[in-house]
Amino acid sequence: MKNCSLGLLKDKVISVDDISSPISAQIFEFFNSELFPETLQSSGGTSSSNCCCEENSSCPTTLPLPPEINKFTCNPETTTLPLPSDISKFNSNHENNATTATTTSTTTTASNNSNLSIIFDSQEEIDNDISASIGFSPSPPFSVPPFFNPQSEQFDISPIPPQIQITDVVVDGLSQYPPDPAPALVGPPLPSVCEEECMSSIPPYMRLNPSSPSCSFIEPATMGSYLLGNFTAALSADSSGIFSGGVLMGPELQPQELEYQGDNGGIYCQDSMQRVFNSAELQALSGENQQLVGGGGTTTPLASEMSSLEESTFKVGKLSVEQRKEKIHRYMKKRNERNFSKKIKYACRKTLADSRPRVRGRFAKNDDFGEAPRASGGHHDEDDEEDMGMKEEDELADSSDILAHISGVNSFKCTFPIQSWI
DNA sequence: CGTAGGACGCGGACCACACTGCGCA
DNA sequence: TTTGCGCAGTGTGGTCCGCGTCCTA
Repeated sequence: MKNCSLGLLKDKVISVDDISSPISAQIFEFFNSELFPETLQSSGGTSSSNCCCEENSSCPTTLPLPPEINKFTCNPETTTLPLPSDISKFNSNHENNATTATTTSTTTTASNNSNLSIIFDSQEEIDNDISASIGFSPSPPFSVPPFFNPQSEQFDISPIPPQIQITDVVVDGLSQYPPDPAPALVGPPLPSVCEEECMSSIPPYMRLNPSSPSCSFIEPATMGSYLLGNFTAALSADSSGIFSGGVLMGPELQPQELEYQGDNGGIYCQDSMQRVFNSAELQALSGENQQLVGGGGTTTPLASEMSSLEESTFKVGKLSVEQRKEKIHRYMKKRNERNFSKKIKYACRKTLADSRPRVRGRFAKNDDFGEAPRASGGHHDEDDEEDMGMKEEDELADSSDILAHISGVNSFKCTFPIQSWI
C-alpha cells in the first residue's frame, strides 16, 4: 500500500494534455467558412496579414507568416463549404468534414477540393513547425492510435479553461486586457506557435480575445465586413473585445456563462447585429458600451435590451436564437467535457481499474468473481435441483458472463486482495 | 421525391473499490 | 503540534444502450 501511495505521488499525473491540437486550426477553417462566409468573401483580399495577428497586439506582427497559414486562415475558396444544418450532426461527423464538405456541396469544385487538401496538409506542416519550434514531439509519450488522427480530433481544445481568457475581457473591459502572455515565449519568432497557442486554447471561432496577440481572427478590418458603417470606425484597434460577450451580452451574464458568450460572440452576434442593427445604432451602442465598461461594467438598460433583443428578436436561419443558443451551448458543453487527451490523474487507480474484474464492462465485486467458479462448478447441480426462478437463472447467467467476460490474466489477479500484489 | 427501415457511430451511464482529503479527537 | 481515525467523495476502464444520422430500397 505504501508503495502504491508513493507511486501515486511519484507518477501522479501522466499528462498527455500537451498534445498539440492541430485540428483546432481546421476547426477554425471549418467554422470560419461555415459560420462566417460573408467574412471570408469580403476579407479574402486582405487575408494576408490580418487574419492571425492583430496590428496592435504584442504578437510580433513582423513575423513572416507562413503562406500556409494565410491560405489556411482566410482562404476564400472554402466559403463554398455548406452551412451546418445541425451542430450535432457536424459534431458526430466531424471526422469527415473535409470529404463531407466536398461531397455535399453542390458548388464545390475540384479546385476547392484541392484547396481543402492544401489547407489540411498545410496544417500538418504547421504542426510540424510547432513541434520543431518548441521541441515538442507531435507524438505523445505513448503512441497515438492511428484513428486518433487530427481530423478525428477536430474539436480538441487544450485544458486551458476558456473562462479564464474570456473572463479577462469581461473584467477588464473593452479596451483593457491583461498583459500579454506572449512574452513567455522567448526566442526566435514562432509564428506557428502563435497559431497553435491560439488554436489550442480556445476554439478558433470563439477565440476573440485580442489580448492574445495572434488570436484576433476578427480584427477591425475584418469586422468591417460584419459591422456596417461607422461601427467599425468606432472600434479601436483592440475593440474586437466587444464580441467577447462582456459587452454585447451585457454583464448580467456571469462567468459560468462566459464560455457561451464566446459562442455568442462568434456565432450569433455578428450575424445578428449585421442583420438587425444599422450603423447608427451600432455606433451608438458602441459608445454606450464603452462608457458602460469604463464605468465598472454594471448593467445598463441598453445592455439588457441587447440581451433581450438577441434572445427574442433575432432569427438565424430556421432556428431562433434561443434554439440556436441551446443547440450550440449543448454542443460546446459536450465538446468541452470531451476528453480527447485523457489525463490519468492517478496511475495507481488505473492499475487497479485495469486489474479489476468486470462483468459486461462494469466493475464487479471481487467476491462475485471469486465465487463464480464455484457457482459454475459443484454448486451448479444443487442450483439445478432447486426450482430456480428467473432471477437465479439470471444470476447464473451472470456468473457465466463473469467467466465469459474475464478480460485476461490481470482480472484473475483480483481474486486476491489487491494489497497482496501491489 | 418522400418514406421506412437497417446500419453505423457517438457519448453517457454503469459498476466496485482503493485512494484522497478533510475534519475531529 | 503531531498522530490516528472516520467518513464522504473521487477516479479508474470496458461494455451496453439510447439516440441521432446516414444510406439504401
